[in-house]
Amino acid sequence: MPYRATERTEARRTATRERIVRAAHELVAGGGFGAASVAAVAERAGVATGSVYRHFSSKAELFAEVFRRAAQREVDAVAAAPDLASGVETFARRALAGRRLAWALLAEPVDPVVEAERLAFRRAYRDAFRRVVGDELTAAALVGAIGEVLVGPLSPTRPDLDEDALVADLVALCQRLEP
Amino acid sequence: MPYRATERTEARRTATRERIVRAAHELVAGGGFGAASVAAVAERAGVATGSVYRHFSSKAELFAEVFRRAAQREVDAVAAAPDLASGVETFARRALAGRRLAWALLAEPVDPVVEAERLAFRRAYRDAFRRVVGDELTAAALVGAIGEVLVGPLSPTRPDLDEDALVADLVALCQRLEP
DNA sequence: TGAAGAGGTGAACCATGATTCACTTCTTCG
DNA sequence: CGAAGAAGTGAATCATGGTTCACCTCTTCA
Repeated sequence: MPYRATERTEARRTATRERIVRAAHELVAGGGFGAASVAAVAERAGVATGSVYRHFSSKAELFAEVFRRAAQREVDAVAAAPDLASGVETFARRALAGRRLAWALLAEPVDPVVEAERLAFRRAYRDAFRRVVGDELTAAALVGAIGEVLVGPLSPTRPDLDEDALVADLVALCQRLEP
Repeated sequence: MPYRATERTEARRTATRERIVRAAHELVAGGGFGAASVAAVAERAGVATGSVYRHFSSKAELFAEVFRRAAQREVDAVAAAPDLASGVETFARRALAGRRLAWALLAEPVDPVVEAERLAFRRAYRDAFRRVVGDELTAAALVGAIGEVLVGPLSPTRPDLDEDALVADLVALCQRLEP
């Protein structure tokens, strides 16, 4: 048997895969999913377009993974918050710090396969909030309310936006939702 | 001058245009924007694909108009409500009655040109709610909260859904948001 | 070294669906 | 009627961008 995968080979393979995922993530964070064609991802990762398909069976699968990872990071941050106020604040601050990414995760039109990830993502947020506020419907409303408030100021980037004031208002508003 | 547009001709032209818009609306209401190709619209309207382009310079423009009209109807209904509770109830009942259309208006991935109409649509809702609750941010949060709560139960159609209970809960929840 | 298996390449391919356009049909009115 | 101007037709065209694949290079190990 003249060939068998070795640790080093395996590591290299993983590294390339990782480079592709990271390149895709960066493109999404910079310009949303729309700016991330397979060709662009490959170029940024320093591989040929065809190579992307050595690691992912389709574009949708690649971006589903990108979405999943980015979303997980956000949800983890929110889930670690001890109470509603800090959860809302975490959500908002992170979204405002990476607006394009937030928009991509919350609202950008995407392929159905990726949309499925988004559903899971929102559900995860809901669950995180439900642990704090108890009620399912309230948790869903929180996710919607925060998203809408943030995506509004998000899309047409306003440099004159007072983030601290916005966050404070948003927290106050969300606290009113608590049953 | 051997030819000049006459009233009857004009009316016929308008009628055809109207048939096209209506056909497009029906397709959207039945299966979202995704189900509405130009060919499908033309067939349903009883004209050739090319004829669609005698009335609209592009698919996006046609669907922008379809969106605008449908959205206007929804916003008008909500804006006519005398107080927050009835506004929320109107919003919810109408969405639940035409789920596919509500999904298309609220959440379906669409072309950027149509997305612009959606922004205007949400702004219109915000304005309608602001007239009742006063605060801008609260109004935005209401739109987001209602949308999220409705699009959740919306997408995987649950036949066992108790609409009255859902609407009652949603109204109660939204009233907590009032400053 | 060399056979075998795996990763890498990128130009060609293909699917989808909007858009065009040469042509036909209808309307108007001198 | 018949010339002129519109509206209507639908098959052909085009644009986009994901996907494939024949070929190449690299790695492993007898």
